[in-house]
Amino acid sequence: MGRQPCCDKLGVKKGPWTAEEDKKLVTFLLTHGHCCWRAVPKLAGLRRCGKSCRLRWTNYLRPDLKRGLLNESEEQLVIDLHARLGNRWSKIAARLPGRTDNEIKNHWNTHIKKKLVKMGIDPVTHEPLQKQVIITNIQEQSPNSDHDKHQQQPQPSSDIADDDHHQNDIVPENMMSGKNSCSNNENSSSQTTDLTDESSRSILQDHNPNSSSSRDDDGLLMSYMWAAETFLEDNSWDFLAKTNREQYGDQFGLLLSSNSSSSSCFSEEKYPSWLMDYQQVFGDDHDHQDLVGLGFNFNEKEFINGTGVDMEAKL
DNA sequence: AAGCGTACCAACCGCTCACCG
DNA sequence: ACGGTGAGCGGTTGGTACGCT
Repeated sequence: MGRQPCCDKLGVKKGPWTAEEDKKLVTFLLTHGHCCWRAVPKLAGLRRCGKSCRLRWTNYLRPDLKRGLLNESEEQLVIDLHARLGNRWSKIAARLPGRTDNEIKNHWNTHIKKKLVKMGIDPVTHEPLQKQVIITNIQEQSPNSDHDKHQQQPQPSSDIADDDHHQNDIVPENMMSGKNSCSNNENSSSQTTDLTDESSRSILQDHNPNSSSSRDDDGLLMSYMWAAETFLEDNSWDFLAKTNREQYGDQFGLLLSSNSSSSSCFSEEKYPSWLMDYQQVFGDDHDHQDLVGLGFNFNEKEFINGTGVDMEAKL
């Protein structure tokens, strides 16, 4: 017996989401939370599969999302975490408040990878590329070695990758000690010959333990992240169903503040005004922040009216 | 202005994991 | 212990925007 499809393929819409669909989904989730994703599209009046709804919400509509490109500190952190965790985007994303795994994955593939290559660092192994050539040559001389497997992907140390109860272990040693990670990158700086790109130079500088330019930023970011981590990891965004503001409200206030500060990156061409308004509501108005603790103390009617969605007609 | 190539990112697909009966 | 189900994750694809010729 084969596996059931995640949704009824017939009559299920695919492709880009329309503003109308977004409104429906947001309004529904903010009002009811989600019990099970499979039921969400039906209840919200959407012709989408539950999986698609979940993805849309997590990657785009969630109120605690930051917008815009990753800044240098975040980028650096992604590099460090990737060196330790490999392509475990969700784990990496869990340590960058307001960023999604998809966003980080895309940013890695489109920006960071290239920068690292340009810097002479293998983005897969985080080893200097020249060193890789030597290793490859050695391996060719001893074909029985299984070392090559380990070269393909940075091996997450088991205590890191598989045990979230030891999250402190994940902190790159050098971060905890105030140094930067990717120890081998120290070598890379002397080996890298093509550093024409300004941003590459900047990252390279960050990797240099003698450079203090980004260390303070990282330290701040890290301390902020560790403070918020428990919340981010354990409660992710089940917050919709939670009612205890004491437990979640303050942390969210923090996250939301960072949203509003990054709102200058928003472009209304890209993000419809109703969505920006809704993000603004979360970011600026403390009364409305109860919304995210979801005591639903917010003025629901006002919100719904703001989106122009007729909930009564729908539900 | 048109055609082409490239970059970017939202969304999909299929697999794995966790949970429950 | 086992099978079914839903959720989550990571890889991949496809559409769009943009720059160059």
